[in-house]
Amino acid sequence: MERIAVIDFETTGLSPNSSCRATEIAVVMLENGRIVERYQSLMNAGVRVPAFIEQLTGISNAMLRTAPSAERVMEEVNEFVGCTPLVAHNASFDQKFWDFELGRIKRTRLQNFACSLLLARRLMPAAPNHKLGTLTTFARLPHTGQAHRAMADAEMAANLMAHLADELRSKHGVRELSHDLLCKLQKVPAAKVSEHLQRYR
DNA sequence: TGCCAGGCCCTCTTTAGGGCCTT
Repeated sequence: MERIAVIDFETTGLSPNSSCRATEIAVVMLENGRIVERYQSLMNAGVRVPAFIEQLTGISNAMLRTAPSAERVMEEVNEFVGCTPLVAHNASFDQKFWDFELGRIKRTRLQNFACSLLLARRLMPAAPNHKLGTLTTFARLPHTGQAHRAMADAEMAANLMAHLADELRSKHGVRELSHDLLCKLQKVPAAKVSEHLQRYR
């Protein structure tokens, strides 16, 4: 599969607006199942981190006071990602924040997002649930650090993505794996996944 | 004042409701 960028945001809430913004971003570049490059930064968007979120992520208001501005970080990470296809766990969440934070620096996303949550629901139906941590344990993938920090979660999602790619090759006989295939597969009804994948054998 | 995410996915469904998943 071509190089893909696996992304994870920490934020102050669930949906971006004037008081709900990103606090940290991490991106890892995955090539042939291996992480080959990393970008990670806290980002100061000038909003207050609620106590609940400080507790959840460990990212405090004090930490963000000395962090680079959200604008500067987004310029850097947008340069780092370029037009590399994107992946995230529950991508609809990260896509909202990626598009919102990019929009604030007058940039537009050029590539699609694939979603490891939607793919795992189709390819790992026996998992107890499809939370990132549960899937990591279920598939016996390495622990990557403190959950709910951007780099640990991005690495977990990248390891999961590599595992899903292995499953597609070994269990479904897919020969040519591409980001485009993943984007199509994540929309196929679960019951029709095997039938859909026959065209890629 | 009152609002307070939203797309996916299952089912006791489709003229709907509610759990899952992300912070």
